[in-house]
Amino acid sequence: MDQHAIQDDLTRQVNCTCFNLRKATRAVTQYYDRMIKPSGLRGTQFTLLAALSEMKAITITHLADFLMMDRTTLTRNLRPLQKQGYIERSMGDDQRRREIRLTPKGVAIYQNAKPLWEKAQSVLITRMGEATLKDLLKALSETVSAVE
Amino acid sequence: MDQHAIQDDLTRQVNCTCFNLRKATRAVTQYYDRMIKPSGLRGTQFTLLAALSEMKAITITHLADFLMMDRTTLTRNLRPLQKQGYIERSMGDDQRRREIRLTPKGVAIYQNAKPLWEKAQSVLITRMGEATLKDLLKALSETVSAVE
DNA sequence: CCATAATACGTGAATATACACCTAATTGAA
DNA sequence: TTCAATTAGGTGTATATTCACGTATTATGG
Repeated sequence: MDQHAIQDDLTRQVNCTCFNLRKATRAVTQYYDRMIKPSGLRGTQFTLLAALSEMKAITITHLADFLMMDRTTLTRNLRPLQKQGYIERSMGDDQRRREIRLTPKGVAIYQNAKPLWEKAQSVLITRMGEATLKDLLKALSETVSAVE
Repeated sequence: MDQHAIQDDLTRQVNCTCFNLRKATRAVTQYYDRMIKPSGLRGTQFTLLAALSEMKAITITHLADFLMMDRTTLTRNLRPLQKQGYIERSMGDDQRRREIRLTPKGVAIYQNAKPLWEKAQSVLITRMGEATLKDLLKALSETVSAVE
């Protein structure tokens, strides 16, 4: 390959949707994790507790659908939360279903972490601007639609 | 909490930058992985080979800086590539440095996978539109700046 | 020259992700 | 009613990610 072809490769690679998304996600995840760390939670764990706090009880499959997450990923992400006693599982009427809900301890830590998440979110919005956030969410939504 | 507060929580949570970024990254990563799978590579592995194909030899730390990736993450991501014989490592002049470069086998699989990546990229751009891609990359860039 | 700081890198431990495959319970059609 | 298809869920295996910590090498100031 000559230099022009190499340069073309580099340019295209730098614009790779997957690479850029992963890069941004790494940076933003680290930011949220730092901000929420005093609560003892990860950003991803906060997301799960927040979702569960909006619902009485829900099955793994339904929660995975709601969060657009692979079911088996969710199963494993719930493990640390169960180990810490933040959630509990029980059989549903249908013996195939496992219902998940927050424990009082889980509600407490969620309430404890919420201000930290609020702060993380508001600081980020201040820094990037509301317009950019709006653009980002719109672009992300359209991107997800494009790969489905 | 009353119903209004719950609704507020849900609305804010749904707009969480971290959650939405992670969600989109999951979807896009799965898409690229599906498209590139015939080559035997993951999308992330293709990215590493592509970066290495642009350079003669590079240290772990420098490559991690270039890709804006944690150094220890990169160390571990390089392992499967080395196990497959796609890259090789050698001591630099400075005995602390380990230099990484593509092997001929690595060049070959990269060339083999490149059309698959090109296809994945072009199909995605067709579906989402060039304007949306441009918006996405701009928003991602501004977001990364905001958390640094 | 030598002690110390800085640099380069690896490992342990934990979470995050997902595909392929398996089991158990329920449903539904012959 | 019975048995095959569907549904709900877990496990094995592999990669991806990062923080805290440790080791080895080089650079540097006194």
